Amino acid sequence: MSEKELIVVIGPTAVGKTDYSIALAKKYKSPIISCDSRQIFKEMKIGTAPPSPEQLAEVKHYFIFSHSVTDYYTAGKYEKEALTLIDELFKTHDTLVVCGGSGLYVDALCNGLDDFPKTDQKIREELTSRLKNEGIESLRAELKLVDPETYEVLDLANGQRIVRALEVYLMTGRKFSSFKTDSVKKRPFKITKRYLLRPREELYDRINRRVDIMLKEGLVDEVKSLMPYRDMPALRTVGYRELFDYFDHKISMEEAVRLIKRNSRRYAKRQITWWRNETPIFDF
RNA sequence: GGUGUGAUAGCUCAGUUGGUAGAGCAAAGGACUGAAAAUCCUUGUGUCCCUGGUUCGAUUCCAGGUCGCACCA
Repeated sequence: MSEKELIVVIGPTAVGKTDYSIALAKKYKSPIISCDSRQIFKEMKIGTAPPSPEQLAEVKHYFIFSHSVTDYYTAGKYEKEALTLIDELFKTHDTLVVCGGSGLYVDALCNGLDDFPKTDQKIREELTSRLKNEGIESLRAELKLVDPETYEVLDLANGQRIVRALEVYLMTGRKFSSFKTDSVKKRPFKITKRYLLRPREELYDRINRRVDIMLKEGLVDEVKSLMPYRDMPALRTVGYRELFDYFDHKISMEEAVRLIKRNSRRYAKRQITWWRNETPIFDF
């Protein structure tokens, strides 16, 4: 029996992962398992730069348009669902292609998350409103009291992290730190990463041009249709929030477009930081 | 051609009564365990147009040059 291999294509937004993955999938007669926290939503078809209808017809894709923005999707759910799918697909394939843009999701799939409890939306909402009303210092003090270990290592300027740590404690009565193991879960298949990268200037140019294309394809209408769901985590996304601000008359269309381009560039930069220890492939 | 005005960070500009300079925007680096396209932290990047002069010291003052802009011919 030959060893099963998962080829994980990673790289910043607009680098060209989609085209590369499709070529790879054809070569190995594999479907594509998407690992992207936003292309997963069926209501977001333009602003997330998913594969085109033609590409979707060419190669079977999983986790593209498979969930709804009305759901609270998470990295933990993805790890579980993707592993189940992969186990099933390896029964008929030796090589599978993953196309990943979300660093945390890629890590969840490849290395596994520790067994933290999944989020309780009610507790999260309470903590988030406390953060807003009482200020970060109040939550910080509480964390120091209930979980000094986490308090020592956490980024205490990051409200979202403090909320999460407290949320875990409130849900389980156990410290956030007690769930962390730093261990990597062993997967029953070989994992090979392909980190696609381009010179910064070229990448930024592709990002800027792609935003213009999205606008021509009807991004503004798409965002307008999603106004009812704007408070869902799925819609806290580059390309959508800026246009919500435009619809609120907070900024002009020109400014919204400028910010979408800038924020996409910054997103790409964060992805590059996430993968900075990977070996990049420039020639692909 | 003449007169005036400008030339400082990638861009737009401020400033230095002479002691090698700082805002905004853009950008760079980093963190990351169920919100992750999220969230958070750090950083000023410079032949102050060129060449002389004055001066202990010139990006700043003076002269000439170059380029831009405006007006007059």
